[in-house]
Amino acid sequence: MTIKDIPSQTIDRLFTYFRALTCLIREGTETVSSKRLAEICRVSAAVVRKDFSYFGEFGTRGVGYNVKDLLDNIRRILDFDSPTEVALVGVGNVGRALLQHSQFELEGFKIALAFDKDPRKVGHKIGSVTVQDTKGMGKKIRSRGIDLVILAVPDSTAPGVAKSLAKEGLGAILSFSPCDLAMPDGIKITCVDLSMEMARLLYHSRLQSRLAEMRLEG
Amino acid sequence: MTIKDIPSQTIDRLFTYFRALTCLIREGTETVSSKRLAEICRVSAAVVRKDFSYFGEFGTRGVGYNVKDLLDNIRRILDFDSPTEVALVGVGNVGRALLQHSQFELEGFKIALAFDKDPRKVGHKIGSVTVQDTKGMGKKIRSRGIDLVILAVPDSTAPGVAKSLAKEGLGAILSFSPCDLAMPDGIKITCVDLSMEMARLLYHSRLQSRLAEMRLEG
DNA sequence: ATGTGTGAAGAGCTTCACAGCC
DNA sequence: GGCTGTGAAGCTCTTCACACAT
Repeated sequence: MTIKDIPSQTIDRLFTYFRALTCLIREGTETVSSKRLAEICRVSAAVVRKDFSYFGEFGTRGVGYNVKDLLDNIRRILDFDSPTEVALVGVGNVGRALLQHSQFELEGFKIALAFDKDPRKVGHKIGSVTVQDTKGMGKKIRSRGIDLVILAVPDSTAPGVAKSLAKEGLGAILSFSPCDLAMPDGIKITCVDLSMEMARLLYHSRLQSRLAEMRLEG
Repeated sequence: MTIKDIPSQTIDRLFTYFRALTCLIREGTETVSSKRLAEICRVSAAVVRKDFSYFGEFGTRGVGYNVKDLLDNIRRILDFDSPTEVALVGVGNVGRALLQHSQFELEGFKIALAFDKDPRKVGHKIGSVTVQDTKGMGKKIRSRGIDLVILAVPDSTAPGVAKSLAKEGLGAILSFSPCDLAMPDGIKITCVDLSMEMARLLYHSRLQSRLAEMRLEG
């Protein structure tokens, strides 16, 4: 049994469980069943149990899972211990909101560097970070040991910035620009696109209503 | 061949293609191959062709797809024509950034109503919308014919608000609070959780590096 | 020569259903 | 009684590989 035998969707769900468990801890819940955890994460109970079974026996039959122990196990599996520093490129509306979003630190992330090419923004302090010019950005990011950049620049400049960061050997980009970010191997990228998520949601919601109506009628 | 025979992942990807095609249009590209579109969307070329094949023959052998025609076809399949109004609940850092994010309108969405329970925020105009009190919120949302709410309230209050919106018969919620949003049937919900996305990205990026090293060594 | 369209094969994931344990 | 852990079955999705069109 190696990492290759574990469904990649199982890995992705571990992060969802992780998040749900931190919420349960905050609520003071000590024990959780696969059924309850499944409800919160919107998957089936069988999926929850199967997912954990790839890594060991974390529960107690007849009882459920101890929230704290389960969280520790997932943290270990995902190697998600230490606070992680990230960099932000682009200090517009989105970038500014992220800098002021203090919750990141609770969740193990800190925006340690912020860059913008607009001279009027350079030098300003937002949250606890001072905006720097994009010149020499790659070097500064690397020398601080940062692996992940949040890209919040206008759509038109995103591909260029992403490609130059990729050349610098950066590991990962979380982008708010969904366009044309074909990337070389060796760099992972995820696009956050709220409009697209809303469009998907509405499609599925409307489909569900339509199916429900059909069931009532015929 | 009914809607039920089409992989749900195909449907989800149509939205990704849609977005990529709008970017290609803006760049002035007239023709695109499955290979190129696949690169942009980070899937395989076979997946792209297979996805379209469920709905018809949109391309020209030896040439590729006409960007505009393909976009029109996808728009029709997804029934994604008219501008859509949505409501925002919670005008904190995130909510304010969304209200100022003018790009939504380019992408077919408009935040038509905004609510907050903080009296100091009620009455203020942000972007083109005036913040209202949350009292009577459900009624106002329904009477405007809105199906989707963006939920940007503190984690602790999110479950309560979500449940009350569900009772009002709302169709869908896009939430920035990932916690304990077990929902009744009939309402669709998607959680946007940037910390979790970053954690996933870093995991996959580091795994990839480790695998690359192993290949070099052995 | 180039790139789409597609049945068939293959891979991967989820559900089932029940044994095992508290 | 209640809930976990898990092989086997079943299903869904992706990849393959090549016919077909320009």
